Amino acid sequence: MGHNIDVVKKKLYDKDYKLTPQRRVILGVFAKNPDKHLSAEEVWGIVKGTNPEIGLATVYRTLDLFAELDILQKMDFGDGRGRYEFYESEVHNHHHLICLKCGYVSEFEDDLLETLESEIEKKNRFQVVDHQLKFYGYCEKCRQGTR
Amino acid sequence: MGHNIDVVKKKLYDKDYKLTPQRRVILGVFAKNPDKHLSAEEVWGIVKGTNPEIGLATVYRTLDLFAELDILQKMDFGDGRGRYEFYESEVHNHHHLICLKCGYVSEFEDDLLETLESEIEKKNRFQVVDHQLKFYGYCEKCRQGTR
DNA sequence: GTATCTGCAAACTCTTTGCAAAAAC
DNA sequence: GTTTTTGCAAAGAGTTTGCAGATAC
Repeated sequence: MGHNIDVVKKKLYDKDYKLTPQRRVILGVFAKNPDKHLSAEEVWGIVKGTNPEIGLATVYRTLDLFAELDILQKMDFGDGRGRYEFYESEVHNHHHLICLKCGYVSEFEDDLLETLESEIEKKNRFQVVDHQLKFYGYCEKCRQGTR
Repeated sequence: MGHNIDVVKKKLYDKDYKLTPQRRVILGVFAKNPDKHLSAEEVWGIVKGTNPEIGLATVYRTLDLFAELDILQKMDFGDGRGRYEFYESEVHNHHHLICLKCGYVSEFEDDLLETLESEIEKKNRFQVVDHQLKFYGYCEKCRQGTR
């Protein structure tokens, strides 16, 4: 997996950051919600259940830090807020399906884009380091009118 | 092409919207900047050259309206502001290369994703209506240190 | 003429920042 | 002890909204 507590600790300590209780709690939120794409406000909402003293600014700062250290990956689904999930080095082959009705985000795997990247590097003289692929449409529940 | 003035007029009038001078001017900005991906503030900056009386709120409202009518397409490159370009029905096969250093956005064409979409519909029971593909990396100028 | 549209300023949402107190090592 | 981190409140960026006056048809 790559995102257990010791790996996180190492990533932090390597750059002289500390593993504070707040950071531990925020990390726990993602561990307990592995398939969600949480915004700062959502993380804060969950955190406040057990730790009401933690401030929203701390959540923002922690998410920023974790993204910088490749512990989390920041994403943008065009709804005006940043969203986060555990960083996966295989994120290249992990894309998002975004429901236009209920906003639910699911994932799917594919490695089709590898070939496309090398083509771009040649044709467009552009060095690709990452990509993002999103599909917009309607999830099963919304198509059935259940959501 | 599909985005000449008469087509725009029809799209507006069909829904009882008017083609006001302000809307005409904003449309003109896109006509004169066909390969750019302008933000509201950027459009306003250009508009103010000839029409300093036009307010930023009008620009926002017009861009919103044009996006709703498929005259423009709203995009999000993750820099915290909406960006717009002429809507193309072939937008499906038109993707973006975003330079991580200078922010320059270029485009490239590809229709590889058609097959992927039908695969998703089957595998994930998700009805795809649109997609967005972005590649992040370094443009030629930034790789040479010219930018 | 009347419904739509505009410009302005104020409000709103999400995010960042300054600062003094608290905590980590 | 010193440096990092936190919580709070205030500031910031981008966008939206309410409203009275102006404009398109």
